[in-house]
Amino acid sequence: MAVDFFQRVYQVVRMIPRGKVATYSQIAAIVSHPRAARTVGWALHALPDGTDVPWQRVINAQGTTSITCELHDPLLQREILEEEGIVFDEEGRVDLERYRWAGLEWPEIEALWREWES
DNA sequence: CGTATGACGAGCC
DNA sequence: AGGCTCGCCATAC
Repeated sequence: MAVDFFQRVYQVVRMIPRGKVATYSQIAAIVSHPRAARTVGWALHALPDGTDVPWQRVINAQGTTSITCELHDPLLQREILEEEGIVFDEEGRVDLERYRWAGLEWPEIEALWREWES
């Protein structure tokens, strides 16, 4: 691949604006790996603390957070998103109809990336 | 190179 | 609703 899969994921996630969210499968589709949602989750899991990638804006298709590993605080994601203005309902879900990032196609993102590099 | 491992998702009770 | 399986696929080992 011209660009590492994880780097593609990070690049796309960095484009999600404050106040919006995307799903793992949505990110996977944008980087042209429509069935690699799990791997997207792993890519975010692998991020270091203090990263500039807004990992908290990626949630699952149910509209809930799904951090299970013991290394990370399972409540942190929701707290950050609420600070960004995302509202969770009484069942801990966000309204994807309302908050889902419209997204872009990978060619557009790759083009933008080339601009940034030059 | 074979197996295992998930911050997933869809489907089926 | 809640709890299962299965398929998925880039990495880890």
